[in-house]
Amino acid sequence: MSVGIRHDDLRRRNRAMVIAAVRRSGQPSRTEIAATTGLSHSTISAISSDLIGEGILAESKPSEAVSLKRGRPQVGLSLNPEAAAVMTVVLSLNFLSVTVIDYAGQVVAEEQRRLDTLTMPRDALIGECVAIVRRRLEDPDLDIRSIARIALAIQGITDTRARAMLWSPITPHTDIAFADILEDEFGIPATMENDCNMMAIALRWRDPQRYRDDFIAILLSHGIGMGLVLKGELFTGTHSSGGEFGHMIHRPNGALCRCGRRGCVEAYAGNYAIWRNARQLGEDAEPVADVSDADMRALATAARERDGPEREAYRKAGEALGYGLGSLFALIDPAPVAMVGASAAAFDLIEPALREAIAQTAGGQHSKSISFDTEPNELPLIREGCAMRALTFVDQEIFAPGAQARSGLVGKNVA
Amino acid sequence: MSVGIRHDDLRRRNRAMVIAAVRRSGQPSRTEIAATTGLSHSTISAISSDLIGEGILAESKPSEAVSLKRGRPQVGLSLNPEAAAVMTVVLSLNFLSVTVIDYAGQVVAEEQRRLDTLTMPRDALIGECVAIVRRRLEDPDLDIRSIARIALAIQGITDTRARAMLWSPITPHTDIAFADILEDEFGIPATMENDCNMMAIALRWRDPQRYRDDFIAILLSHGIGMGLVLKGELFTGTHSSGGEFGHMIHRPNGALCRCGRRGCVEAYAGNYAIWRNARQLGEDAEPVADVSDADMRALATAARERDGPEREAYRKAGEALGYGLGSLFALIDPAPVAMVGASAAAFDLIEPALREAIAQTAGGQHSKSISFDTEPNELPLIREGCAMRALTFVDQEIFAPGAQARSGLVGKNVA
DNA sequence: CCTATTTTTTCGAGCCTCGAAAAAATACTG
DNA sequence: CAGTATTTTTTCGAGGCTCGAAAAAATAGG
Repeated sequence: MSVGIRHDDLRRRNRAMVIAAVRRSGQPSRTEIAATTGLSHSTISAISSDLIGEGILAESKPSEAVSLKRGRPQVGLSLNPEAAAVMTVVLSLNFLSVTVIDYAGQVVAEEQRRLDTLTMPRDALIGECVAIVRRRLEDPDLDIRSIARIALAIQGITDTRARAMLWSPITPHTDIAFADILEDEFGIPATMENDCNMMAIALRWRDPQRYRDDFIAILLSHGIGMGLVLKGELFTGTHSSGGEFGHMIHRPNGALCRCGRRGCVEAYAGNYAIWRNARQLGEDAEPVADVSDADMRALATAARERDGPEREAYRKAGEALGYGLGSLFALIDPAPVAMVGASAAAFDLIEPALREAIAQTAGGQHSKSISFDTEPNELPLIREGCAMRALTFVDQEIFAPGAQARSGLVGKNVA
Repeated sequence: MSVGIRHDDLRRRNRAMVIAAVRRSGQPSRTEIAATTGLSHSTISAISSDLIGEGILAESKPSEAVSLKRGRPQVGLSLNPEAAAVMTVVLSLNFLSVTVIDYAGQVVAEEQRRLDTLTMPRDALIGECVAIVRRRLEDPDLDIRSIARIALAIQGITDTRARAMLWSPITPHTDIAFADILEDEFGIPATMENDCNMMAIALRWRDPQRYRDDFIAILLSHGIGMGLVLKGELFTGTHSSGGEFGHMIHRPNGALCRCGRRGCVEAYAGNYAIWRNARQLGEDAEPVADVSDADMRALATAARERDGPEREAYRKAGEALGYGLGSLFALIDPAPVAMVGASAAAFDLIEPALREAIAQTAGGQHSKSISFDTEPNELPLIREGCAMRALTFVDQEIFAPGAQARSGLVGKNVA
């Protein structure tokens, strides 16, 4: 149900807005914040004075470039790095990675670890995650008072409430409530996010010009994942993390997918599918558990050298991705696409067939204008996304607290 | 950019909330409104007193059922029918329909007209629309002071700003800015909406229990359209009205679609496609311009009687819809579906293959629990949706006016 | 008629934002 | 180097809004 706006919500929201403005712009002056938020100078002055007093913001020296102007120089506001810290935990195939980030977004500690996620028992997997977090928390070098929030990311499906992993390709176990487990263990609020959603968030922070209101991040890896931002908001499914682009149907009753079904986009474009086609094993061949990056690089090299099954395999991948994107674009209209992950390095092999396929679809009306970026390294992106997600939680829920839970459909209405 | 909340926004929003509460609930008392909005009794009292004074709301007799209780009886608040009026204009194949609706949502006048939309010149089509609106506005019987808003709906693609029809199957002409044309002609704010989106809005008003936050309305007609509500909000494309479900790709390089491309869902499930398959004309046969409802009924009858090409045609339609829905559900998670339009009357022929297909997809994991409603008559639904859309515009922009244009991403943030 | 109960209104207090004016801090000018 | 112009930031009073508490209103039951 819709919920009214109470008087005390006002300050809370405007506080959050000021913090957000500082996080976005680096070192905005009070005047700049007033301009971007539309609030009066007096209000910004009062709020920022509060925030500085609470140790959330700090004044920094005016930027030299501006000091050429006449008049009282602007005073930059910046985030106080010591105001809080957050932790990111990224769990991917055979790899666990943790970072500690200060309030200004700088990495202050990290730890990484190889594990055999595919064969580990459930308890061991959970235990490793808890242990690595504990080691970081107990690190005496860490002068950060306390971690305010933990953001986990994992490949696979998470629930809408960001509490649990429901299913993941990196482990046979399902329904692990990582967020609850870490919260119970350490008493620190935690969320469990989908890796591709974090990629999308990171892209937006990295390049807000390009990745503004509507864009798509596609992970080309062993499987195919997607993070989608529409109208400035992360798009998630209604029950789960959503956006299972890799399991849209490319060809009914087509190639065997890792998910057990047939004809999914992933069954043509995932690493195992490219591998299977390049080795001419047939579309019914059981997907292999993992293909090493080196093997994939060799495949790409072979495909670039001669017109053989390798090249055809990449062509098929491009076709599947193109038709999938075409169907997606039919629903949401075209948007910039970032191709992330090891196979993005082979995007030159994928792109021609992809563009040809997309041009055959309703969404591909302006296929020439659709642009693709590539970013072969997904892990840093996922980490950054987790960090920003955790930090904005702190911004909103800890430093601008209030009846957050009440925020229903304020201002939203279907008709 | 994010925008702060100013002090005067507060009252405006809470006013809008009270009006919305009354529109939803029929005759809520002040106490009920206070409960649903979370605002204090004093605030609700002050706001409703204003609204009554302005003639927007009116007090109505307390409902008898409640008067058995002790204590001061509740006074119901209702919308004052004379506060304003709106007009709906629905343009469909060979048919133009206009209604006038009072502020409480009751139809007070209507007019309908057959036209040959497929062959009419551009100017004639626009002229007919302007003329029918003018006749209604000049009707001396109409004691409504003035029409506050016009909502148009048309089959096809409209732009995101709801100003123009970009493309429609009912006419060869494109890019007609109906909203601007009517605004210029009559000085009344107008919007141009997609018909399926209006269906979705109407379903939500008709049955808020069932069609609450996430659901899908699919128009089974000559073409295939979709209206999608996600997280309580109408989903629209980023550039156009969006949700071109009918042009998701079912089979790459498959049957010829009315849009000129190949393999779209519509090329299997639209009336012309069912007709083409039932007549065994082949998938490359040029789509016919129109199939009469009588012909479609005959086809359905034949399909129910014997296992022939007619039954197979419906089976193929079901398969295409099932795989399409499956791909859609992969992106957004399953949701209730309403099948609307003449062919919804033949949904018994479509459903088995649809369910079988959807079960093959990632989105169909819980395919048994996905439920379908059918509603053969789309026109009343589209009209209702237009009416509610226009009325809520009046609620928000005329009766709770303010710096509406400023509302940026208030409270929204990607991370 | 009086009391209990429930709804609605009234009233003062407390915040919040705003605009205008003042204060602060710098560059330019002669 | 003092005075002036310019720009940023703070201060201060005014006006508005919501809230809680108390009062008023309206009814049923005894």
